[in-house]
Amino acid sequence: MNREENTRPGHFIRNIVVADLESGKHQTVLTRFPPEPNGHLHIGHAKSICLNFGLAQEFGGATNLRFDDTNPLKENEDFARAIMADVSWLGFEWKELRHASDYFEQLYDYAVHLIRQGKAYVEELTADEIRAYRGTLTEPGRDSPFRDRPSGESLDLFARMKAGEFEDGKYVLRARIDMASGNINMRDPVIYRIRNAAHHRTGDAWHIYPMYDWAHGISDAIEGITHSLCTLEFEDHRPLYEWFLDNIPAPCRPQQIEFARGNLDYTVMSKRRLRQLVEEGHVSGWDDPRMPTLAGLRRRGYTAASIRAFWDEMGISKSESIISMSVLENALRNDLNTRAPRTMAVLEPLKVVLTNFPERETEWLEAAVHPQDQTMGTRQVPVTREIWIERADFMLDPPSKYFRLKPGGEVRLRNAFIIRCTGVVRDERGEVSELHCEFDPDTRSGLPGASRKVKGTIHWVSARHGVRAEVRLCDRLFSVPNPLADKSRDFLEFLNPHSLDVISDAVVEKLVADGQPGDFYQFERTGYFVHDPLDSKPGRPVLNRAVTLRDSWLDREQSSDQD
RNA sequence: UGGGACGUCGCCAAGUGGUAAGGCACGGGGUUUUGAUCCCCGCAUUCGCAGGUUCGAAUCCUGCCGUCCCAGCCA
Repeated sequence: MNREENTRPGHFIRNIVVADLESGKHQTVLTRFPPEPNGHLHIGHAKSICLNFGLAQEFGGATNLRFDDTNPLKENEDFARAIMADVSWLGFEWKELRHASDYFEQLYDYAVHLIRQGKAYVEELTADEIRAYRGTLTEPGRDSPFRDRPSGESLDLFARMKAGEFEDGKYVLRARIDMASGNINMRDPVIYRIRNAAHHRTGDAWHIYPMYDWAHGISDAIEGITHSLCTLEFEDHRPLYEWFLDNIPAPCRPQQIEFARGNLDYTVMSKRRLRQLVEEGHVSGWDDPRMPTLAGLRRRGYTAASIRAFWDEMGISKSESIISMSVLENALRNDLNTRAPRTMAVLEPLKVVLTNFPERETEWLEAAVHPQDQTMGTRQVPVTREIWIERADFMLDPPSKYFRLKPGGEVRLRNAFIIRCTGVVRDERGEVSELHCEFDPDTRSGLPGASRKVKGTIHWVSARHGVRAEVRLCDRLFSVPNPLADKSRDFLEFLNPHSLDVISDAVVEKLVADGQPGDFYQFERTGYFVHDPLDSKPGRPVLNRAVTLRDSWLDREQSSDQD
């Protein structure tokens, strides 16, 4: 049952877009998602993706995917490919695939224009000297001795920088703005630097590369972006963004609008930290299920729809937020609950012999694929004399509130019948190794006797038919004890070590009839709970856990379009 | 008196002068062959604080307080 969808209030960016459309400032909406291909996308990026693509979609507009590839030292094609795959997986289609590097020529020409206007100059102070001249947060900067270099001279030097005549760091091109500005970004920012390095797309064609501030706004203008959405830390750059567009013959005037990033509690979300986890081998890769990357979340069983719904529900604002993980988990449960085909599974098996069930016989029972959605049909579930149940669904000496199986007690086998425990077999060490139970044939699903109530209902699997599959159980994302530890220098020491132990291969018994490789499963569990080490409230059902099938199956899942 | 932003329930978040939406979390009750789902009910006399304007303020004014961002030839 979905609640009314159209009661969702707007956010300030949507309001701006609506106003621009109504006033006639724009006839359409064109946004862009501009990642730097220097790592994989994570759940935080998904917020930006959902905003940019979602907003354009809502108003019949479009979104470009643009790689901000202005720093050849950090970027590569593999990352670009991974990013494209992630955006597609999330369920969005870009109108055009662009690269800042597509505009290197135009960017260069605009820089020449700036120099001609006397609004840019070639600097030959060293990086350290530039820093010293820049002043501090509270003291104004001082003019560089090269600030008044004649434009002809700068033009010549700039051309030679481009031609590759100089080593890295020798010169830099600076915009000539205001060394006394309270906004440090306006103190003659560097817009080109020399980098004698091969670029993953332009090869060795260039020896100079534009800085972000120069490339970004102009790229927006070239593409005709109407609304350039970015995160809060770029607020200080907006005056610069506007200054650049004011001082070149820009084809149009995109508007930069900032919104707050979305953080998740206990979650490491900086690209730099995530790269460190990968490079130092703390995880198996960017798609390790403990990673908050889209690839990692996908492997944990998160659906694209749930991630979209999550950000949709969170909204857009300018206040820095740290969102409870429970909201993300709820979005997943919500999505899975409505459409996941149900199956039964046992992680830690305990054998049960149904002593009054015929040897060798197999009885096929009909079970609904989904308890609420009849249109999903039914499946056939085999029962035999020997079955597996979850070890935790039996207790020798349970507390009073225990609903499941105990000596002499009754419990319902889901989709089957009620059984009573008549005997407990122990091994040499005294541990329970097998249970003897009698089933009540009158309580089979569908028969009148089925209405008899017992407190618990548990999962089970026919020992003869069950499919043994490797499963990776991952308790939670790599986590840190407090939201800010992400920023700590020693954040590795704070990583929750428990998550390292939990990811282990376990055995799952799964019904053949249920096995649809590539499907998402809600592993139904009755009364089986896993304690979450960081969750103060034990007893939460396992539904929101990552239970993914072995890698080969998972791969098929990744290429499916069911999102 | 460096500049820029933000502060509405435990976590998000609407609200833009007319008397505090919604989601998550939490608590209580009902249905239930998943202790799930689903369904009811409850959950901010109050909007960082203090003054002021007004018939009326979370919304306007003034002053405080708190938090975040900026001194890359990163993005």
